[in-house]
Amino acid sequence: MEKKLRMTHQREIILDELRRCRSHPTADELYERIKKKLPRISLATVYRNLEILSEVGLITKLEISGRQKRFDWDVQDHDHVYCTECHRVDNIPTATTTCLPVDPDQQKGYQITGCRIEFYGLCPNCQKPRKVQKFKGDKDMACKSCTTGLSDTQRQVLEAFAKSEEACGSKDIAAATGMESKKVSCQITALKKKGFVSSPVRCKYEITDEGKSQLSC
Amino acid sequence: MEKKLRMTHQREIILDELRRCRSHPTADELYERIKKKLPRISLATVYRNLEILSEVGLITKLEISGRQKRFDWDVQDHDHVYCTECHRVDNIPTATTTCLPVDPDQQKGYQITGCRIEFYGLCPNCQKPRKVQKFKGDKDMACKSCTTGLSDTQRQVLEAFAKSEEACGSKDIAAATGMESKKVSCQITALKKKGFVSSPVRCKYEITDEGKSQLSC
DNA sequence: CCTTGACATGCGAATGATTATCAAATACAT
DNA sequence: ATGTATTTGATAATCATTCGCATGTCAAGG
Repeated sequence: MEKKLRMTHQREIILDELRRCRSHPTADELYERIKKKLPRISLATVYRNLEILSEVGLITKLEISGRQKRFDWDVQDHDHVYCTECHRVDNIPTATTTCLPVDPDQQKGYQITGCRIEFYGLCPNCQKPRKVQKFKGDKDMACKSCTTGLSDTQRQVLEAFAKSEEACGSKDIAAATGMESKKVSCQITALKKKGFVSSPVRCKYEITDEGKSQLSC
Repeated sequence: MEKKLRMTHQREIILDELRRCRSHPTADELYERIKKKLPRISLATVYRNLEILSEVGLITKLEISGRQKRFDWDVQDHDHVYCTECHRVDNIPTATTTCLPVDPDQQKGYQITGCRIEFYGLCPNCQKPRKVQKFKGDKDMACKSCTTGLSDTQRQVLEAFAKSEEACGSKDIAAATGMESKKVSCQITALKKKGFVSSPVRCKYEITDEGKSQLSC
């Protein structure tokens, strides 16, 4: 008793237009592009079809953190990063592709059908220090991160490294700062990239001179 | 130049009410409960304060997959499962707590500040077969899952196991079905719990007789 | 104890994203 | 070509959330 789908012109264009996007457009971004080819198309049609196409598995619907839905032509399994500032979304290759299975006895009775992993942070554009500006024009919470290029969390992690005599792992830092080890490891990666920590041994890190100089300002 | 917060009566009640919730209420669920104590409170006040409290880290804002925001008194790092049917949210202990750090050179320039892991599936209540009903009262897509208690994906995985001569791992099944290994491992866990597959060796699974009988109906 | 200014509140209206409704148009099997 | 189930476009409706603003409250200083 399957309801059969018809390949209408608009459905075809919608699918086609999404597929030629390298980004992850929202319904209305897509609508704007499609209007150029089909000026009479309705926004509702775009929504409807994106929904249908994702239901039948021709595209993927991304429901990222309470924001506008986005759509992805790529139905392969992959994870995403999004910018907390401008809400741009990108693909991100995860180091460990295998999922973290949950202890079966601990699933609270849920019949789990999937899992979503998403990273967040600042995209290249939004990292550019733009003076006193935080989220949505908040009064004047002067943010240290703007002056040093370090987020508060990163500073915290870096300070923990500074206190340590020898190279240590993310768990040690997590213990020292009271932060979640999940966040810590993300921060370390970022700090490493900026050259503020280095890794003398696999999985052990220490602060660099450059990192120390960051802390002194 | 910090903006100083006042602990007003309503803010106190809101915090208190959330803390005595073992669930993860939405703003308006909380509003309903709070109205009993403060009948004159405004919904906007609830929203405002939940936002502020989460900004200063006294509570956590959960932005789960495109739905209504939920709030959590527990600021410790932990992951969640949500029901795709009724949208209930629960805590879930993840087996591997360490995050999957991303290859630094592959971060696309993002300065990553965190990561969110969420599982989804059917909660105990929504697993009860309730005749022909899928999401949002969809016409009549008769769903096999209702008759057997297996989702289509689970059936697919189980069928792959049935075809295999010997015990195999989730990657083998992923390859055989073309599914994402992430999903496969979740399904296996569920199937194992139901007794349709068993694990003769760690990380290897095989179909049980009970599983075989499921496939024949 | 009265005034001031910074926060906060309550109300209703506004917004933004998404869905629902429904008559008219269209695709597709026959 | 024809019948009919599916789709469309236009518009209204919904839902969660936020905004504007007049009013209220608090803490500190005179």
